[in-house]
Amino acid sequence: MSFEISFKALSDPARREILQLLKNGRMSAGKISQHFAMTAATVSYHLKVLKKADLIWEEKEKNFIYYDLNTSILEEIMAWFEDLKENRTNEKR
Amino acid sequence: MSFEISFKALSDPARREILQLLKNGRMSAGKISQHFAMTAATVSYHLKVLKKADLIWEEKEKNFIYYDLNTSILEEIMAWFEDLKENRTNEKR
DNA sequence: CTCCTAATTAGATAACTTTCTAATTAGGAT
DNA sequence: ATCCTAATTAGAAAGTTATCTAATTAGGAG
Repeated sequence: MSFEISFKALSDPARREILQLLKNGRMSAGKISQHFAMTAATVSYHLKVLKKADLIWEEKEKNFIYYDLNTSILEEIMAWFEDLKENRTNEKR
Repeated sequence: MSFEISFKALSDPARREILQLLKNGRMSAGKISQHFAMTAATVSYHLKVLKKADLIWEEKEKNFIYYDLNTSILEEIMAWFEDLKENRTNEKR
């Protein structure tokens, strides 16, 4: 896992919106595509970036590809924020 | 506050390192610069991006400019992650 | 085996980002 | 007033990213 790749992946609004779409369960690439004005090719590119960042994973089924959130990476990123905040909270010890 | 601008600001490793430097208190632009191989002008550019994202704020004092973390924005960003993770935890309700 | 549908990959282009050097601003000290 | 130090801004070059259209891959159905 690389913070560099994860944060870069999170920096695009379309990719964050994809993560939001997956909050309530897996969704096929085509269904995800329908939520956006951009082409399926562009959505596919964003899915690849999210996959490389381990923020999502895919399951192939028939000729569909389903994507789903990988919550364990979210935990690691949150820990980074916690650390930044915590040291600050203990400021006046 | 805009998630767009905050996440973009967080996507650069130098900028995340600046935030880490500020964990234990404010620091002048020059002192921050010393921690990096890049020029002061480049560091100044990164500070501007972080400031625009409200992740840091500045205090002018004599002819120094001190930067410090703005933890309230960190809270808001963490809430975004919490939301993403939470709906997933309740999956089997 | 041919056709359809789902999705990706390739290649090009435009837009945005990072970095540098050089110039500028501004406060304080002599 | 002049000079020094701290820091920023301007402008240019190089690198990276997002997007499109067109082509390709691959599974399933007839």
